[in-house]
Amino acid sequence: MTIEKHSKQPPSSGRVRKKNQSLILKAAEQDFLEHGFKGASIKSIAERAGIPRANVHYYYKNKEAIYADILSKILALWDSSIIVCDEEPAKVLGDYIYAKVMYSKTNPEASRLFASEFIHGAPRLQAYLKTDFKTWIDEVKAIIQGWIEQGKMDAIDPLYLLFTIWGATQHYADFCPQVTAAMAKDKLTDHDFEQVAQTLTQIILKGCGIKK
Amino acid sequence: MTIEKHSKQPPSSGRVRKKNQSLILKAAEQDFLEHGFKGASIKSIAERAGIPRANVHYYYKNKEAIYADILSKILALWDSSIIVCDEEPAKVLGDYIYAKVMYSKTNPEASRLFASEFIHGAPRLQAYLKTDFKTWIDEVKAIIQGWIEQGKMDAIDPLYLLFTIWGATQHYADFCPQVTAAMAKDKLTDHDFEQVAQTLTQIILKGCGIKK
DNA sequence: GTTTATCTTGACACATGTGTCAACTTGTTT
DNA sequence: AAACAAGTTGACACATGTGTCAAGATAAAC
Repeated sequence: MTIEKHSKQPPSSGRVRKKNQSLILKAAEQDFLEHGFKGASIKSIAERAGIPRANVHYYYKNKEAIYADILSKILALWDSSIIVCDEEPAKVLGDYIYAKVMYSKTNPEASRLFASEFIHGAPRLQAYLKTDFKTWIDEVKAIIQGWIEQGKMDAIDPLYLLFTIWGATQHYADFCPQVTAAMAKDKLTDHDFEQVAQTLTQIILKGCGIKK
Repeated sequence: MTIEKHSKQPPSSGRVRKKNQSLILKAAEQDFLEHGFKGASIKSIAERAGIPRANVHYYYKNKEAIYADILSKILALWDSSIIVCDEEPAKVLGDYIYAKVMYSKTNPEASRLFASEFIHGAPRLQAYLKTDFKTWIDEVKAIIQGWIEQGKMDAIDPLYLLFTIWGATQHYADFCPQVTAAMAKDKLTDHDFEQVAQTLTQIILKGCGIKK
């Protein structure tokens, strides 16, 4: 996916530009989160951002362009939380789970937007899934497979392990209203998230037969 | 939430009625799944169902009414997969995980619609979350707490355990495009789902210190 | 301080979606 | 087969959303 700017896109410059684009993106993220891609409207985004609709069109050709810009920023962030090898499984997976839980805490909007995209069929992520994502997956699969062959953990399909970690961690961002209802709280505290990370790490490491 | 029918709602009768409502609901579910609540339109639903728009309005007052009907049916199904006590933890949790995985396989649309509702803030589920859901949660929490006190499993917060099971199982329905991309398949087979259930059960039971 | 690029905005033409109604057709009941 | 209930439909009035443009305001560069 390419980041499409308005056709009259200037070479560089911009301070006003930067400020306004940031206003638009923040407003748009909210609108996409509340109403989904199709349900969001430039009208509503402009109102949230506090600028006239025609001005939004000056910076972004259309809704697709705004969405692409937001999505590409989320993908960049997502990719950066990579498993590093050369360490023991307990350390690597523990760190990864911790990072994922903290991502749910710090970037719930990004997590939910990402989830929304998949739920609605991921029409805008096909390219990503077949390139960067697939490469990443294959690398990680090989690392985990290596651990199994070295007897460092039980024979568990690496993909199922990854899906379990993703599902369990993202749940706290994506299903937030359900989680808070179950816990009878308005909002999870920092301490809650630490507990989540610790509990999940415990279940998964022990469940995979990984010794600390 | 109440199921609102058209104001001229007849006492009973209906064969034509049943057939058409079913057509509308099926078409609407697809449209809601693709575009979210706000993004779906009665126009598009009518076209999918192959009937004129005015006819949809004859059966349902508006989009809200259609959505409420669909959601209430999903909630009824959801509630029915309940943990039964008086059994050993390994059996109860194993069965529950299996049921949840099979639900993701058999009713992916329902799972995704439910997820979509939470992601967009669950505006239409507040009542449910505070009543039926909360009651169910508190019962299950007590059962698991009991197991911990009897030394049948490790001391793990029952809620975190439930969230882990939900997140891990629903992931296969909600993030289907991501899962199939990672597995380099078009679609998961029955055998894949059996494997998922088995692996997940293994990880979670062992991870919670539950003996078979 | 004038010029030039950047930004702002109301207004217009068009597209999509909504809810209702009255006239009509089809089922159902007796 | 007559009578009434249920279902069907095109058309209308209205609401919301889109993309573009031309004229004017503001900022940047010289």
